[in-house]
Amino acid sequence: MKLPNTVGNSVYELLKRDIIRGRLAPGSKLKLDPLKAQYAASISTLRESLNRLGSEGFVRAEEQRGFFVTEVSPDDLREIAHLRVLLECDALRASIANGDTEWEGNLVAAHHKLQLMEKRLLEGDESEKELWKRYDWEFHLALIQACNSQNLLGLHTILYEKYLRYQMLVLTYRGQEAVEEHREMFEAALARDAEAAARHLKIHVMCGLEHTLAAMH
Amino acid sequence: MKLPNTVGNSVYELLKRDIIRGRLAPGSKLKLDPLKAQYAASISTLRESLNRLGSEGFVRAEEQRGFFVTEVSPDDLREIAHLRVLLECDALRASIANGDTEWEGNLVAAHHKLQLMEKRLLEGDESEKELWKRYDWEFHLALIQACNSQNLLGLHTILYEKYLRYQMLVLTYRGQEAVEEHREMFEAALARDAEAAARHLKIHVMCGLEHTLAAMH
DNA sequence: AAAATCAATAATATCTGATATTTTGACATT
DNA sequence: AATGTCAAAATATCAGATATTATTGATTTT
Repeated sequence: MKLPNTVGNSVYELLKRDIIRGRLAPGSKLKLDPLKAQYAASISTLRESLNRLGSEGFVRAEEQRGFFVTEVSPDDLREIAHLRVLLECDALRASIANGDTEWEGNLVAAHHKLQLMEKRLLEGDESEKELWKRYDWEFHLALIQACNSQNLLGLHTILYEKYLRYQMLVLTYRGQEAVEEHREMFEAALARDAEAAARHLKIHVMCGLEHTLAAMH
Repeated sequence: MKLPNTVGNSVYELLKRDIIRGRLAPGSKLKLDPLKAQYAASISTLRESLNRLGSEGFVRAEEQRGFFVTEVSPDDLREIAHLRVLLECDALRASIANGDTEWEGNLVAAHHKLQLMEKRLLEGDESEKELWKRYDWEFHLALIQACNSQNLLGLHTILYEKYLRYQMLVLTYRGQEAVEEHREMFEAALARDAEAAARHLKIHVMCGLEHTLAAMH
């Protein structure tokens, strides 16, 4: 969880963050000289980070033509949502099967924080959307944390981030519905009802997908 | 399908190949100076490739301590096999639902080539194991090619390669059983029986897993 | 002898600057 | 409008320099 000690790591994190937040627009060219100034790193270091992001699909590297922010499209979003459901439901089932008291504790805490934040958002306080997204992530992560597969958690993280980028791009969110989906997942998970939890998770992601697709017009 | 035009790409391909084939042993240190000589590339270019491989999980990058070939373990192999089943079965179902005549044609061709090669292997001609593995890959790819998700195909490729590394490390394979599993998948796919095809695929991967785990002793 | 200390060595992370090659964009020609 | 030409811009790659961090081996301490 602590990465940005080295210059390369922090440039990587910053670039990824700027892509996800939409500060670097989909499709835009990532010219090395300007980036060098923007991110205060040498070309070599920048290229290392861009190569990492290329492997993960946030950046597209085109032979001899440099780097571009990966484009967005409704189809790509559908693919990502579908994969997220596939992986996250599987991880959720495993997590519910394996989770111990520690897992339950973290889950209760994560849901509590998220739910408090959602209450404030519904009351109109949009000042902390950044924090809200972090709590959303921590809740979803807490749900699947006990799945016992580093490989699965790693893939899921990237999919979550890609999905998140689309949400950030349309800048609109769903409010009450999503709050209740979170609660239903939470309760089903605590009750160790894996099928119900997975069902609610699927609904949660799919409704988010429709909402985002609609906002993309 | 044609990548190694630039030095960086071909170093990346070579390194990955050497890791998968076990020529670079799991856990071994990837010192930059020796690599520089071995792969005839500058340190900057090498580091770019190593960063890509790090993102994909073939290499582990440790802060301030350089790069290492990712370790292997039975648990890691189990995770990878499980994920491969999850993704490849999903892709197979979608592919069977979407596949057109073109898809069928490629599938028939791929299975034919694989099956010819397997016959020769069973007769004791082990001279072309390299080619056999390519045909195996092309067959599995042909099965899921029509799944209509670049994201899914991309993730699957990496999982297949990781799984392959374990098979190469134990250097022993299954023969007749695997041949029949391939045939059953093939026939079910052509008959558009998605459930049967997925079932056989799952068996295929899981039996391969047990076989490899046993050989790891 | 085991553990701790510390200097010498090795290796990494990073940056700068140089070169060859390729792409891009402007301009001219057809 | 399509094509061809050419200079400017950008990328890919490399070598070499520096600062920082790790590793190793010798020396001292317990």
